Amino acid sequence: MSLDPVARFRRFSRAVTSEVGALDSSFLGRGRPLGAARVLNAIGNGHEDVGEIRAYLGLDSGLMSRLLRGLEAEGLVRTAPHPGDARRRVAALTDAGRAEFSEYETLSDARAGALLASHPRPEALLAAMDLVASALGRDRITLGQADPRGAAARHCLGAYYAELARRFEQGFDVALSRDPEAADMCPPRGAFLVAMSDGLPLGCVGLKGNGGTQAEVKRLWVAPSARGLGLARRLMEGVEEAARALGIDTLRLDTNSAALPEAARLYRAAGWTEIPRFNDDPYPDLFFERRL
Amino acid sequence: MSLDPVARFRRFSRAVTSEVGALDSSFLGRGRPLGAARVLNAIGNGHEDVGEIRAYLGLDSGLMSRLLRGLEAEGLVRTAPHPGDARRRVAALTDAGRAEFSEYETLSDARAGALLASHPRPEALLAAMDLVASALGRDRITLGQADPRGAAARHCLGAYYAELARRFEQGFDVALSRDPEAADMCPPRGAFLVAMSDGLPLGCVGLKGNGGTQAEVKRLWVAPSARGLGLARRLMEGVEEAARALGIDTLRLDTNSAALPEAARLYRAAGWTEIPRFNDDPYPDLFFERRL
DNA sequence: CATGATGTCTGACTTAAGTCAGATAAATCG
DNA sequence: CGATTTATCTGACTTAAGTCAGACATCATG
Repeated sequence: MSLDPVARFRRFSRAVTSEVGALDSSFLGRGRPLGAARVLNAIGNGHEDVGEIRAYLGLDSGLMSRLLRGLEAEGLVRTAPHPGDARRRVAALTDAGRAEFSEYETLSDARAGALLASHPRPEALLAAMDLVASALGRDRITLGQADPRGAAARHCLGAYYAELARRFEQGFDVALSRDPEAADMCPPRGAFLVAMSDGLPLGCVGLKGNGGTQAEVKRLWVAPSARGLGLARRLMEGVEEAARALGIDTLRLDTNSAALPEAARLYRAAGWTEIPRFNDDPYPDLFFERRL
Repeated sequence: MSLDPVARFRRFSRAVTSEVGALDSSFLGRGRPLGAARVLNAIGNGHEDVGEIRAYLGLDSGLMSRLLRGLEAEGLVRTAPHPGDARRRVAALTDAGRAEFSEYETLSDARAGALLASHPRPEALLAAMDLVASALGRDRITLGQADPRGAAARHCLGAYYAELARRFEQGFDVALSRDPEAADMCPPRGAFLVAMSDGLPLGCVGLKGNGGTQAEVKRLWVAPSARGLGLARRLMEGVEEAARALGIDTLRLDTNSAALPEAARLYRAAGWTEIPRFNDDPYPDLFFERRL
């Protein structure tokens, strides 16, 4: 009944190859070779360090240098030595460069917008794209500390609360749970980690400290499109490392066995030991501890 | 809460671009430029006519000619004049060419297999890929007559029956419905149309004739991943055209208002008029007619 | 059968992309 | 400090890809 998975994969490949090709040729419409356009877009997207851009685009250093020179000759880019390390260089867009960059943005936005607008279920299409992108880019997911009040963190936390509200039969009210103060999840007391993939937040975890050697792990969440890729485990390893760096030697956490069964399994598999209840929150019924 | 759709689209773009790039470079590992590899693969995938390959790959005639010559020099391809039109040429793989082609197949199968095997929900990933591929390739979906007993038709009909079984509360048994004989859905009595996208069947419709000027439309089905793209309408237009070509002037069909509400909407919108019951099948409760 | 259209081929180009071997300057480390 | 490593730059290449004009044979049509 179901068709050969590899045939389906191939069809997908062909479809996106020609889409990517179409986008590339629309980029060529601006009269600049693709290589140069890619560098310009990388800079516009916030990559500054020349070496970083090279790694991101996979370019040879000679080629990179020439492309940059061409963009400088066009007056779109300015380069300068890196403030802290004069071997390196950083690139920035000039006003003309920013204008040109936004033309490229307009081109790809128009493509994206047209495709999404013409689809009967844009949200389903986007969800499918997220899933595919996470599967393809799983080893390009990076973990980093972030401000728990920043945009990426707020997105994760919002999705986390929404999911809890769905999973708990009686709903979920942040106010009822002891919502950790943001300051307790920032250095030097604690930390907040966000997993990012190409600018999109895919997961988070918070470490709520009190200045002492004990801290609590809170708000572990992974985006539905990225589940099963081992991201929760990476986040937990990351938060343990952050705790060690802060001089913390004991971690605790709480969870709910019925609403979040996969979480309890993860903690047990990662070597956490169950302990008696240590708070009076209404939601959790399972409590864990781990010594570092 | 939900992130900028365009940012999500871009992330998808970047992920597949680098995946496509990785596949391309793995193809380069066989010591042949990509262009030549693409031509070899096109021939291996059943494209024979040189002009057709050129259109499929979007190549200039000069370039195409040179690439073919290179493959001939390698002993992988043999070309010959087209039997019916000596201006055209057809290309075929030699034994060595077939061996080389299957090496390429192995490479891309391995990539696809590794990705699917490493994913926690391969079926969900494939479904997402199907959805994206259909959305991207909507104007590359082609309609064509097919044998209702062939592989593509059987796949569609199997999915169709399975879906009916899910939608009808009491299930669905093909034997209870008047399953049209395959011969009635083949020329000269009738027709069977299949919508294909890059080798994958995405929808079908049957025209069951009896040798007279009246015929019945049966088995209209569209793959879930391709719904909303106007494919059902195209199939209905195609079946009407096929009917006209067979000298048929009146079409009838039956459907079920509760289990298949979108079908009834489609027929009404396409100008069909409701008529009294004309058979005693247990499943349908709505009957339509249309004069051509 | 003459005419124009079609499909392929050839040769002469251009451009983009990428490679490689140094040169240079700054940072790092013992 | 001197030796080594790192990051970028330059010049001299190669290769792939694509363009263009014209040649040639064949087909379709009046």
